[in-house]
Amino acid sequence: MDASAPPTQGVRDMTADLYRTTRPGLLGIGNDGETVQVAGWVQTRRDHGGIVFLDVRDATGIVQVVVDPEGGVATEEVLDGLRREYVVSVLGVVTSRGEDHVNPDIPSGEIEIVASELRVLSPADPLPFQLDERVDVDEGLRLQYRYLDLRRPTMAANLKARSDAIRSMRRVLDARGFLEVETPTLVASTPEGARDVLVPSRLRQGHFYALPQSPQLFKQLLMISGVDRYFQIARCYRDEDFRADRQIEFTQLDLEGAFWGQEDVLEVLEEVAVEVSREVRGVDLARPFPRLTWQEAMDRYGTDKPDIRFEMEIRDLSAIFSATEFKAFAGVLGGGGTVRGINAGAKGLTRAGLDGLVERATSLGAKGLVWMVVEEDGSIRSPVAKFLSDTEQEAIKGALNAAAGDLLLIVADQFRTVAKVLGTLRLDMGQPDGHEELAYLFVTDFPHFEVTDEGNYAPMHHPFTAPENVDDMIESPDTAVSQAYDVVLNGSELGSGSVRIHDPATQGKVFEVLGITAEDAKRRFGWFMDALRYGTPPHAGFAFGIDRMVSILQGEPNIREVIPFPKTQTGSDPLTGSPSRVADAQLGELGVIIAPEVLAVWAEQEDAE
RNA sequence: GGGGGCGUGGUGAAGUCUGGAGUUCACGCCGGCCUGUCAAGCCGGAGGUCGCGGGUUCAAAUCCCGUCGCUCCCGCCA
Repeated sequence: MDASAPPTQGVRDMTADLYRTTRPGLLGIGNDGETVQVAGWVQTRRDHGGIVFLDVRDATGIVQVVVDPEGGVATEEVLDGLRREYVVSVLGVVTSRGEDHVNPDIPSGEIEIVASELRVLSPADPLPFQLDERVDVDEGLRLQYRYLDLRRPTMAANLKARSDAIRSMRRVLDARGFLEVETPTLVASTPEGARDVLVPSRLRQGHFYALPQSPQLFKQLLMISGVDRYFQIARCYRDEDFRADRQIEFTQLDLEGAFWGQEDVLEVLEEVAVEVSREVRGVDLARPFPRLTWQEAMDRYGTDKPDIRFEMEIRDLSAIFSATEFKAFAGVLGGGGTVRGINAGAKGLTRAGLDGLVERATSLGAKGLVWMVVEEDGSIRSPVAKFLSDTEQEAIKGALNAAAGDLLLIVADQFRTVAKVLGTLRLDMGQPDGHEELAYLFVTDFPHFEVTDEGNYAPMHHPFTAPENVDDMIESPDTAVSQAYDVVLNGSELGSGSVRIHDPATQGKVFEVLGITAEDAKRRFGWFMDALRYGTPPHAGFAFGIDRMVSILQGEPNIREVIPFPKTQTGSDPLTGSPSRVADAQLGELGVIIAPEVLAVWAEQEDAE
């Protein structure tokens, strides 16, 4: 039965192979008088002893069905047994409710179906939790019965939003002549980056596939293959610890274009973001999106993914303390550090609340946090006030634009620490709760490398990112800038991209800076280096995190709400029981044995049970 | 690897700090009444290993230790 089929006139008897002629959500006052058949779930039953009302729900909506005993159609046995979530098919006449009985809360509220026949297609046990929105059910239970959870209107809406988002992505890219190409999900492991999800090979025992962290190298190969513009809705896998916005598997809109530079990519990204936001949220976003360089973002917001829906910007106060008597600040400045602060506004925090902020700052890596409260008379109340001259106090208030009641938070440390601490405190103190407003932002000019704990250089984006300037990159890797960029929405990194290296010599030099020997590079990426040698067009691209984007557009606090069947924080699926142990025979075929210490743990657990 | 929060009839919460009878509230479930409801209403009823294990105590949902599960964060996430 197809949703667009018109209501069939003159149906008189239900037949076993006909479930419906129309849908609850399609019915309105215009259908008054039509004989229709609908099928769906019994959402509620309001039994008045004689007359019974049923709300019948399907994916399109809800319609009220009236069963009147005078009608004499549904047997008492059938009606008595009807419970929530039974699946039924109802034959009846669409009837105007009359003004007194209209329900304005549902689209079909002006009409109801007066049932002449009712058939139970499938009974339902009492549910393990209620489907209405009045309680927050434990998420483990929701995941165990996800098929019930997804019946809830918000979850159904999230599924639809995700579908709508992906459809508009396809529409935009299709209109621009992109080719949708699939790349393998069983690929070679690359030890760079995140931990790989590994899959043992049966035909080559002791060898492993990896699931792709992204289709990065394949899409670059497609550029070399002559594909002009590529995209893919790509499932990606990274085996790192879970967060509200991170799952072991996630979905990206992956795209790449030949003969492209940064501006070409950003233009398409903007169009995609605008169209998706229009489709899902019905908003028209202002273009162009704001842009910040990485350095500006770090200076003003303390993070490379600033939430620019609110101000509370970080100010550099170092100059104020250039000759300070306050030893803590003087020491930091003498050691090449910086002193910066934010004005958190009038918070009215208690002493305990302020102490909590200090604790928070310390846990983020700061050696301390200086708080100041501006009193009504303009004086500063702070544990360190006595160490600061009047001039310094006045200068602080000036720099932070402080008014009476304002709470000022100041951190002195190396730049990265100051940025992290103040950036986080800024979010703690000011970030809006929901996602009513959408603030997209491009962050550009990322550093090419970051220094690892071991003192080596690691790529900030990935090793195939083109440097702004090759000589700079080689001579001063600490400060070299890359042609990488991010899209940020409301303080979340939606995705990142870059102009790629298309010249094997440059690629080799990047590997050199990364400390990858020519021999190593050849062994690990030789096949890719070879490909670069056969005529590679300059190219650039990007990857959008679809889960994050849809979750923010839907105002959801985590991406699990927009993933139909997500994993828990410990990587398990309560519904199917994955990951699970497998039979010894399966392991044998793969040449895999379970380590003795793991077997020992299993034995202990079994004893405990 | 580390830190925080949560775990109480089917569901959600209160009770835990300050130990004293499985107590309470809302929803659901079962039964009854009820012919115009809109998450119907009214009356009645059933339903519990207080996640699990150990300890302290005359006495543990409550205090202590361990453990499991869920969750948020730091680390990690090219």
